[in-house]
Order: sequence, then structure tokens, then C-alpha cells
Amino acid sequence: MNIEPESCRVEDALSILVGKWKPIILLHLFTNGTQRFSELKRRMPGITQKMLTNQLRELENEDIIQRVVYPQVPPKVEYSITEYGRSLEPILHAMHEWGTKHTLHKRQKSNERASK
Amino acid sequence: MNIEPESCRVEDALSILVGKWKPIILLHLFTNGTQRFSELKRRMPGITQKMLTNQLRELENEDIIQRVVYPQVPPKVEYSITEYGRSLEPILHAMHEWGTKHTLHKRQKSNERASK
DNA sequence: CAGGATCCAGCAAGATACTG
DNA sequence: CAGTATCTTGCTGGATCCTG
Repeated sequence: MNIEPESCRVEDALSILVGKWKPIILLHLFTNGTQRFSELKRRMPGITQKMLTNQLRELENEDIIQRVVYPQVPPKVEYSITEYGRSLEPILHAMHEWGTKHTLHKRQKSNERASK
Repeated sequence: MNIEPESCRVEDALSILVGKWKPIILLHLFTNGTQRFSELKRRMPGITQKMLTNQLRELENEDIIQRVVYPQVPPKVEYSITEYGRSLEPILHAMHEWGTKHTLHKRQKSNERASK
């Protein structure tokens, strides 16, 4: 590891992924491609309209996702990952892999304690 | 990307890195090895004792870092990365790389807008 | 030296109601 | 359908003071 703590840019990446629903939103867009607002909402039980809108706006402001409005009634808005946004894919994937192992790791630890 | 949103473990990894000082603490331990509480504090201007203690405890609870207490007066406590904690290194590194590019990306965007 | 204990401000996020 | 507006709550992080 040769990152100078003074010029650390980990936080920049982190700040974009942080947000209660952002990783899941990204995953849905990665796996299912372009989707409408209502589709995303339906796929994420528990999220409120306000939060979905917020998180989508923040991702859009960072050029991670793209928002396309079709001027019609009733309204239709589609969201998709930008090409730039795709560069986050390896990171998301690495975190998922690590998280999976970590879940097992924690389970082992708690079993060790329980069997004493 | 083939992560099922239902079994997504990105959040698990994220939750460990999130915390205002955690990435920097990890970087300092990665680059400088074992260090005492006061050394870490000195290297991080602005952090309070409470926060340093908090963040260290949380990392310790996840087995990312190790805490060794020397029973003497005045007290001496040393912190270091566990071998398990080292598995986070590639992720931190990837995020730093991405963050560096993202900083440039944003600068370009704002220049584009400014020159219109 | 390395903390623990309190108190407090700010922001993220949830609930709910309304609208072009 | 895809939002916006408002109110409220819970948690993160900061300031400050105390101690084995």
C-alpha cells in the first residue's frame, strides 16, 4: 500500500456509494439495465418515493447514472448507468465478495465464542 | 455483474469502511505498521480522543485491527492491522484509484460548464 | 497515556400529504 | 407517473471534562 494519507481519495469513492439505498439501486441498474422510476421502486420494497428520488439525484449529479425524461402524460422517466458509472462495477463487485467472506468470518467467530 | 440484489453483501463491506476517520486510520496502519494511540492521534490533526477511540473499537470489533495493551504506568497501547484486515487492502486501493480519477472527471465537467 | 462519561448540534432518513 | 414539500426522529460526530 503506497497511498499517502494526505492525498487519500478513498473518501471520494466512499461518499458516492454511501447512502442507504445507493448500492442496491446501482445493482438493479447494472443487472436489469434501463428502468423506469416505478420499476425501481417496485423492486425495492421499503424505499419511499422521497428517498428514491434523492438517491437517484445524487448519483445523477456524479454522472454515475443518466436520467431521461419523456415529455408525455402520464410522465415517463428512465434511469440507466452511464459508461462512466460502469467504472464502479469492479469496486462494487470486490466489496460484495469481501462482504460475503466477512459474513462467514463473523459467523465463525460467534460460533467459537458460543462453544466455549 | 451477477450479484443478486437480494443477497447483496456490499453493505457489509461498506459499513466497515464508513466512519469519518476509518479509511485514514487504516491507511496509517497499513503504511506505518504498528502504532501507539498517541502516534495515531498525532498523525491525524483534528481528530478527538473520543473519535479515535470509537473508530478503533469498531475496527477492532470486526477483527480488522488488533489492540495490544501493555500493563504498565503510564499505559501503552499498540494498534496494528490483522492479517484478516489486510484483505481490505485491494478494496481501499481500488477506491483510492477510482477516487483520483473521479476528482479529475469532476474538474473537467465543471470546466466544460464554465467555458460555455 | 489512553481512555470513559456527558451533552449537544447537524444531517440522513422516514412518514405523510399534496401536485403537474 | 414521478415527483415536491413539510415535519419529525435517530444517529454520527464534535466539545468538554474527568480518571486509573
